[in-house]
Amino acid sequence: MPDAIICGKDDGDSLDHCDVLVVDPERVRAVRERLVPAATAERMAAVFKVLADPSRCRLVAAIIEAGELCVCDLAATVGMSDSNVSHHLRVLRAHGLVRARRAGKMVFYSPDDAHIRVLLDITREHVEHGRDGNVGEVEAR
Amino acid sequence: MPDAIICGKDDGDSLDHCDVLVVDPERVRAVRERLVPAATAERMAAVFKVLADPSRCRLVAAIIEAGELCVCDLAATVGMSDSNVSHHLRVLRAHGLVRARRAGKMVFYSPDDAHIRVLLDITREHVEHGRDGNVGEVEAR
DNA sequence: GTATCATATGAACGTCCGTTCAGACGTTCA
DNA sequence: TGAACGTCTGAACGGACGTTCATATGATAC
Repeated sequence: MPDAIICGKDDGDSLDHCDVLVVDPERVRAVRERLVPAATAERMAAVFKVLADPSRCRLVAAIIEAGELCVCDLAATVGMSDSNVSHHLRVLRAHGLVRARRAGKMVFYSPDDAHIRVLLDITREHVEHGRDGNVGEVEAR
Repeated sequence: MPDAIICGKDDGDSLDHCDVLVVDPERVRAVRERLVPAATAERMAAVFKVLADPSRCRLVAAIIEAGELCVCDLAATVGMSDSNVSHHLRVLRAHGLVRARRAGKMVFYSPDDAHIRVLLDITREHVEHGRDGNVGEVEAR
């Protein structure tokens, strides 16, 4: 998709057709320049999406906690089927969150990125003694 | 869903029916005790899910960058429709990431949590000069 | 070789979610 | 009051995603 078009020059009194109603065009331009690029945001969202699943959160946490764990033990730890765990591990590995080491017929997984541990820690602290808010409904005020 | 059942006592030579094949039951038990609870993982995943969208990532980043911004200026900044931005802001507000302040007929949004800024910073650094990995395909090795 | 185990893969189902469109709500100004 | 504006809401469409089941691959033991 094209990268957002602002047609209104400065003060928007000419509202013929393709205009975007802007209150403070000055600030908008300033923020847009310093804003994270769309491509970067896409990759950031991709990382968050990997962790946006309770099963994968626990899997990563378990791997970090254990240092190294095979698939079946991971499945037993988090209480999932081996197949399901394998699917998730594939995603985690594809995004460089975990690493795989083969030993005989079993495969051991270990953490592959220091950043992830920090992300999990901060978020855990956030949801534990931060007011995480009512997920279900909005207090629209 | 029930919280994962491990039926095999210790050494698993009795594989009659409901057993979970475990290689190292000792370690599994140890990790399970220290592992993040399922409920906590669910809330963590919920936070990640909020950020697991490029549009919301940019919206939050823009709000942090600007300090405070109204809906239409936000829409112009990230290049989205006002309606779409409003939908996303509803989600962000419901999870306590941003706060709303009404001024006349327009509503200004500002960041509402210090943790989020850290999450964004770490993740941005991660995807920028960290090897973010090939998202599309897995190097199955 | 066959059998068994550990892991990986593919298809299929149901569900969730982001976007768009049309319209409603609330506020300001004449 | 009525119009114009900023924002919000609801329905609906299309696509992405997590789980399950069945099956395939790869490796070890007999």
